[in-house]
Amino acid sequence: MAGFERYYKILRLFSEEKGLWTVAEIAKSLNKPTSTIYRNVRELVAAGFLESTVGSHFRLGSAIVEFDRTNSKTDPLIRSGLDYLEGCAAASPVSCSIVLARLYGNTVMCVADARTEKFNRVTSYERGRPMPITRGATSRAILAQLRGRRLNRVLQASELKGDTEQGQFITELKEIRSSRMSTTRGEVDPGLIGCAVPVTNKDLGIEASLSCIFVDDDTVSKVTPKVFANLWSFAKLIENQMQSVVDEIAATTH
Amino acid sequence: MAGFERYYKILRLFSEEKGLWTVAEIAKSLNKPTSTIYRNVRELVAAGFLESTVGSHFRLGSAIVEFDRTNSKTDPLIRSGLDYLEGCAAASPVSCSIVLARLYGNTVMCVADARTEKFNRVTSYERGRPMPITRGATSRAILAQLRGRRLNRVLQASELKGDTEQGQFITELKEIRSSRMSTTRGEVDPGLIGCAVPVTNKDLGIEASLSCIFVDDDTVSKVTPKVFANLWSFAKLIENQMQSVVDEIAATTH
DNA sequence: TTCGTAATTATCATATAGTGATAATTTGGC
DNA sequence: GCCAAATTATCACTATATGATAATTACGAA
Repeated sequence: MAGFERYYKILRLFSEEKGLWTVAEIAKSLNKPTSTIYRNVRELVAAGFLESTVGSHFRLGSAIVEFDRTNSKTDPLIRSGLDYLEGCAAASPVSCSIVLARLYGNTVMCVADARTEKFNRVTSYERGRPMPITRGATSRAILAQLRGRRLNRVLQASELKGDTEQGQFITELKEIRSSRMSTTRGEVDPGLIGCAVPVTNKDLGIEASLSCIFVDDDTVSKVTPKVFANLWSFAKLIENQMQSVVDEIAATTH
Repeated sequence: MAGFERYYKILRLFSEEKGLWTVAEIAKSLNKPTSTIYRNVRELVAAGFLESTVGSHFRLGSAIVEFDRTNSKTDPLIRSGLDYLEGCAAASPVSCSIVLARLYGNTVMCVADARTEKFNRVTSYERGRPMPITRGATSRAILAQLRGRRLNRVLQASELKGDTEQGQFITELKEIRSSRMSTTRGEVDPGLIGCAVPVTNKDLGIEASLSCIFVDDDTVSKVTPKVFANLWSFAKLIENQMQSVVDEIAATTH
């Protein structure tokens, strides 16, 4: 184990399911002596990435909250989301959750969201939660923007095994690409519909999507066109704002 | 430079003011050769803590968002905040921002917040933003819980120089400690009042405060008692929920 | 409070892995 | 398809992480 990886592997152990670890547990899990782990944990505590707590346990530290703020203030996609998502939810023709998600490694992750006041369903696309890339409108609207070896790499890492299955999926993606819209019913959360449109900025290397998630009832066929109209208009706003960031950078560099 | 520190120093360069860095800039800032920084940056990119973007710049990466979610799901204080802060704002007798803040090194940092719908003032206590520890009701309600060398260490690092100044401040803190309430007017943000009450859990080593920040007008003297009543009742709820976490841990350990 | 166990830190010889100057390669803008 | 800048690879040299062990500290139970 070397470099940043050794710290990263420790941090990665802390999860929603198991948020508390003792040094002994970490050492056992990583096959390392406790003396080494003590040293590494101490460094992470000093930096605020870990904190010690009751019963000689450790948990994630508040430095993460601080970095999350800096990231939210400086990431063009998140900034756009914070500026527009409330408005997008307010303008939505249906009570819903609005999700701004992006490609994150071989997963898709929501980085900003908003919901109408009345919408109280639990949804899988929570901010910061990596989701499988082949399921749901949110993910497909992102995947549809990828091509060539980039797409292949992601698909290889996915749950889609076999060329036939992947071939059929790629055909679906092409349709999404040309229509700029993706819809799935109950594929991620039962009883919920997802509608998503792509959000891109080539210069920034951002492949993202803007989604509207709402309850699947008999008004769906009537409301869906309005949902997409709303998503398209806000996707455009978000893309424009991201482009203005690119222009700023270009101005600073010269 | 050694251990986690070398990565930490790189990450720390990324701020709200300067969120984009080239390898050359980092190398210059840290007095290191570019070849070394390239290697370190590559590791951070591989882990998702940094991302490359336009113009050979780098910015903070989305792994931070993922860790922030895990932290929010597992930190007892933040969890309590997410569960109760909306309700606290809704029950507030005045349009306001509700802030749950904690001690973070030698600073105070908001880790969760909520605001009433109409309250649209910009406030300094944003989630994830470290604030100086000697100013504002939010900070003082936390400081008032500290004693002995713990308090001294924090005060030494503060802007309060000189024993007289510190002595006077400590007297103030004692009053806050006994009354369990702290109020400041315009000390952090002009035209705004802050009311704060302590939130503690000894077992978890958490020193925090719950604050209500609202506009300073001529209704203040009438509304303040109700503000504190509201804060105290929710502080109690939050403390109870944190204690239940301690009990859970104790149950698991035995 | 004292005791005793577990948790944490310190020590140090050894081996490993980071360093940095340089060269090779890739990338991206005219 | 060219050139300059960005990025990666190479490698001898050290600095530093490692891990077994010992020393210290913290903490819960009598």
